[in-house]
Amino acid sequence: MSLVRERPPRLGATSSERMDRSIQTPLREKAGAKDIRLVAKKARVSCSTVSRVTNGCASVDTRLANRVWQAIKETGYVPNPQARALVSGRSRTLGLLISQTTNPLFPDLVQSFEVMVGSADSSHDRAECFVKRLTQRRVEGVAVMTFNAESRLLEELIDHQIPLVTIDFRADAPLSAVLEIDYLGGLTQAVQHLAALGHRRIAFAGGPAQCVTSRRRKEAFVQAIRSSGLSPDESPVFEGDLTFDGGTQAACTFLDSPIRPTAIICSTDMMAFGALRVLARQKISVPDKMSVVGFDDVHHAAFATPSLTTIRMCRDELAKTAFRALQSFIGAEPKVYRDAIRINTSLVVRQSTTLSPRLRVPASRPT
Amino acid sequence: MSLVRERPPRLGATSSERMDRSIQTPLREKAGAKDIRLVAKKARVSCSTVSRVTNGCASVDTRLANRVWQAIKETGYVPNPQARALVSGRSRTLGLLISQTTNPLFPDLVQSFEVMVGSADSSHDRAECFVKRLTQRRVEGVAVMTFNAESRLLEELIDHQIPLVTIDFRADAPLSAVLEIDYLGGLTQAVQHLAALGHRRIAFAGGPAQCVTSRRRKEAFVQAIRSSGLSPDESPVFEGDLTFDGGTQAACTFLDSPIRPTAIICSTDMMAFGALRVLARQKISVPDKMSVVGFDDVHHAAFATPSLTTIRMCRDELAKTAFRALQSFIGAEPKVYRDAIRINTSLVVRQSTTLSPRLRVPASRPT
DNA sequence: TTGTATGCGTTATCAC
DNA sequence: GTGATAACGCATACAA
Repeated sequence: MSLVRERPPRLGATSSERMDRSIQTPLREKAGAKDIRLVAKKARVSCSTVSRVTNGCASVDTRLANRVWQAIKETGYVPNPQARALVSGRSRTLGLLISQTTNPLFPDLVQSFEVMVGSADSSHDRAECFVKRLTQRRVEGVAVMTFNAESRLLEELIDHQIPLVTIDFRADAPLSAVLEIDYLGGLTQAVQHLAALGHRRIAFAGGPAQCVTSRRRKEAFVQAIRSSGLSPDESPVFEGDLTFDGGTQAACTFLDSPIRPTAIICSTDMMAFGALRVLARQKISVPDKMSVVGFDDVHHAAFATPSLTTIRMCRDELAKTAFRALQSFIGAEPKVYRDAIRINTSLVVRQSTTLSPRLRVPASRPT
Repeated sequence: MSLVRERPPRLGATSSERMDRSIQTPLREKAGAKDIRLVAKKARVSCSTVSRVTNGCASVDTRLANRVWQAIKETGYVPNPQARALVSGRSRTLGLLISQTTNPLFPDLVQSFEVMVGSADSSHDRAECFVKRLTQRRVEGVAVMTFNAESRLLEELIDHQIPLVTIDFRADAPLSAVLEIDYLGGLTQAVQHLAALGHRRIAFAGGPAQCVTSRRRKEAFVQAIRSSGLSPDESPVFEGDLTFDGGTQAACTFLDSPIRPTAIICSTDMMAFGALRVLARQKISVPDKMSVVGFDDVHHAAFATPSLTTIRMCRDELAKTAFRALQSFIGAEPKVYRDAIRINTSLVVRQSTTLSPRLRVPASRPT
């Protein structure tokens, strides 16, 4: 006995008084326990079997399984996620990092998984703090749904081998995937739409060059102009920021230029709203005197006046795809997913675009 | 021995082979464990002490505590929330139920608590499902931040004695609080603002009467009109729904009426956007020919053209207050909080309101 | 004040 | 296929 008592944790239980205590206290018989044991007792099986049933283990006798389900129904038993997480090491929780302007409600995606939401672009400190909490909570994956993600911010997640899905930008991590948005598709549609309406001078209000997303959108614009047979020389590009103010600045610049464009494509809907403001101030009616195209199709685009023709990047698809990718990562062996996942974009035509004024000058141009 | 082996769960451990196993496997020495034991060992104290330190228990010797903090720093130890939750029965998670149109990002509020977000008004089934998950996850409180909550939906939460904070509507539950929004304050400001600008006929675009919030807003409007010395008879009230379409319908109705109002106050910003659309279509310039006031101050209100004068209900304050209330509930004994918590509203003047046209007819009214 | 031992509710591992 | 039991990581009643 002395040998035994030297160290080990549980064997000391053989001492008599402890034995007594553990016998005198049934303990298990707590009032509204509703735990796995209660179900097991009611179904006359072991806890293991109940666990197997709730986890859909195939190798359970059908009759037993039925008994278990019955007992579960009777008791109203619901597995305790905390205990499950503790013993299995699986939190069944995903992280979601978004930028404030994005609508983060992707309830469809949260089926068997919960989601922790955090905003990125308010304060960097807070974002960092959020990332810390994500790892603490042992999330099984994080969807980084922001367009200005910094890889530095994600280091912590990468260190913990947490699967990552990013947009436009590849995280240097095993178990990560990129959603590569096909900006060219939507922008080509937009340019061709405008060209078909007779626009020749189409301006582009872009974002800061150091932002991957801005860069991509701008490059896609230039390419779309080329492939549509328009001249890049007649397609001025403004470089500001992606906000409302960026839009007002861009619009002012274009209006001040010697030869005004007849249409403006903006890098974001917010910029487009800024442009609309400036145009209204200067009594330049949209779309009659100037066509405006946005980008993102945010919720309000349809409700602005005039409603905004814009390039939709289906956030629903984006989110669904991101979370699908995360799910596929879970339990997978570390391996970089080389192929990016493509997300389409497409033009949504509303009221902010119409025929170029040039084609609508009434009598000046005889048939 | 036979007596012992008859039933009891753990005493069987005295049988030799098990002893052997448990001795041969130290188990505790796992690689990157980083658990409380590692810290305890490093600080040369017991797990209990570490636990006490991390939980800020006062009765710990300062020297020991320092050793523990030191060890925590060295090991990078972070308590496992799952285990903590399991043993303490506290999930440290709050629920947040919102309607889709609301911006749900309240990152400030989530300090030591996590938040599960769910949307209510898309599909009732989904909301119900979300509520179920909330109870499963054993959230310690739910902020029901939607204006169309049904008490039926909350039954499950109430049954589980989960603290609740609601808006405008009192849940029939112990441990619940109501945020009562002072609609009258903001609406009085709005009416007086318009009255001061010379408006006499002020219309109100309201929502469905069966919705508590719509009702309150309408009643507050009527009262504000009275207390401002205007005549309710000259203040037509339209009853539609709180959406964009509701706003267009209201505007059409008002424009068709024999004596048009010169200003419209809408029950929501979305309605106001709908009204703006109709007014633009009919070439009635806002604010010159018609002033428009919204309600809520949603994000886009400042970015619409013209920017929307609206009654702000500070969502930040709303959320902070709600979560503060929840925190105060936690651990409190069941007790109905009778006094509602007041939330102020206030007018934000922007570009969609100006002098009544009546006062601006140039020469018709000599000084 | 500090340490010991037990339990939280579940899954995983092994015998059977 | 099924059951007994250890382990998950922590907090806490109780003993010291």
